[in-house]
Amino acid sequence: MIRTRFAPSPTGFLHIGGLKTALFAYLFAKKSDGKFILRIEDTDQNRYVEGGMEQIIWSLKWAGINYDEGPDVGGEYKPYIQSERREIYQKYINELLDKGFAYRCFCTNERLEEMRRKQEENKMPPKYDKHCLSLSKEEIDQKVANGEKYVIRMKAPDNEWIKFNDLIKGKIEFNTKELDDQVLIKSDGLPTYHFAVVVDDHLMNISHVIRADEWVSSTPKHILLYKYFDWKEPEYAHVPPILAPGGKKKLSKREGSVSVNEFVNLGYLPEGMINYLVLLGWNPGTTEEIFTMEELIEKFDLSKCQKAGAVFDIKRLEWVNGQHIRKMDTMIFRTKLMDYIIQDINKRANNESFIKFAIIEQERINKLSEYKQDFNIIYNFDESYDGELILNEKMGADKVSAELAFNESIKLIESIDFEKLNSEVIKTDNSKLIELKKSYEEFIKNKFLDLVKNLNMKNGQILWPVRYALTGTDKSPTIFELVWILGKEESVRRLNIGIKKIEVLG
RNA sequence: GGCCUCAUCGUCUAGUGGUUAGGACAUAUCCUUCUCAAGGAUGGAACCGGAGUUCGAUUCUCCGUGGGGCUACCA
Repeated sequence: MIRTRFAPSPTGFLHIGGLKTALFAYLFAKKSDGKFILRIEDTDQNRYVEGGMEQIIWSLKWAGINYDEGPDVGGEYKPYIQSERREIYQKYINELLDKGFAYRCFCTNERLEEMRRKQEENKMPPKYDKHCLSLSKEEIDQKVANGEKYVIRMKAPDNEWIKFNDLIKGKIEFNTKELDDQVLIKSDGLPTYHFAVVVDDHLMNISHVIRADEWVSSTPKHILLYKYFDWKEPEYAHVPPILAPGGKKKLSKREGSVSVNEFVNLGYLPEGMINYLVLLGWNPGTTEEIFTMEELIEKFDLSKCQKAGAVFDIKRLEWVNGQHIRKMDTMIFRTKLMDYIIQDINKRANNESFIKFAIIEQERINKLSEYKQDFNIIYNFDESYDGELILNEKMGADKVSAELAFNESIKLIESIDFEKLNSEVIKTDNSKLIELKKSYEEFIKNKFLDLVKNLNMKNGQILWPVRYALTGTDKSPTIFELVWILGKEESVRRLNIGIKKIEVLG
């Protein structure tokens, strides 16, 4: 049974680099019908952030990465929060102490700092000098009895090669002489990452440790621990980081958005986010690029993962997200848009009108937050625009053509049976809404084009002034869409405003 | 500094001991057009450098260079 885990520290919002790592571990497990586990690594009391765990859980759920076991869902290997596993680590550190693979160290911070300072002076690598390794049993017992604080360190062998085969990076080897006598248990009695991760991964039966790239260097320590315990080592796969644009620095807060919830606020969809992230380091071996989570589970493969870090490119994210918006079911999109803009919904955006709005936006925007401009045009119309802009030399639209355009358009719009049109929108099945929209767009379009033709004018002479009067701006959906959604009364009202504006122009 | 590791268009990447080095985003141009998007078409754009192996290296080896990681009683 394949079992992978995501083991974040609850130090705040989930970073998209963390999401990427979680995703890779999730996809790998699910591909082989394995289990994916969430474990919270909160052994550092100093970095504890209130609500950090909830943030992580929320973000994973938003992304659609569902874990089979975890702090809030339980599981047969519980608890899944390391601070609740104190006694377990205590038991296993005693085993190491008994076997002689670990020892107590009573060195003070001052001594350690002094030691490192000297090492640096002499251009020596900073490593613990094993000062406390030579303590006799009596000395140790005496110090413990005196209540002296101590940590427990692992004993690193002198000159042994530790080799492992990383599923992404390939063969990696280290010599143990480079290894420090790593602290396993801190003076507060809690384990360090290195100890807790090995004990928990073993106890939780993790078969594949898929984690961030930064852990490569400490993997030999972990492997050593497995050897000391005589446990079976897991397979390892280290996922490359996401880098900030420009320089080859790791993506960080200074470079813009990094936390999952920021992307949620910007209106990216989980489908788009996941799809973009998986492409940052993995490819299917074909030219396909847009995938659902189900497809990813089927196709994902660690052997097709990139070894190097990938630069974050928001433009590409936007494109991927836009692709998902466009292929989404109209009703699902509408619901998502509605949820996103709930604070903006006003009484003008009634049900039938909002259905139309969502259909129009689905083919125009790349992320939910882009709804705003069109929304304001339609529901928060600003009458105070500059009337001069109705006229447009380039379009051939002058005062005469604009006046003609407005008067004729009003007649045209009044001839349309909007009641029938609107009732059909409500009645129509979601899957056919886009078709319906296209047919009405076509219908209204033909009326306007006929008008232009009959007046013997150019499109721009008539259509530019009308679109401008309808929107008060130079960027908007097409006139046909606007008339469709605004309806008779509002369209005519806006055209009349336009008439007043050009009347006063010289 | 030491150790580990990585390196193909601006970006994400495919690929091979001999290819016109492929795709996507971005960019440019064009089409569509009432504007902005969206959509369609086309173009420009890359094998980090130096040795070696070889008939031939982007590909294999070594050495540089550059990037990243680790070097904590943080994870």
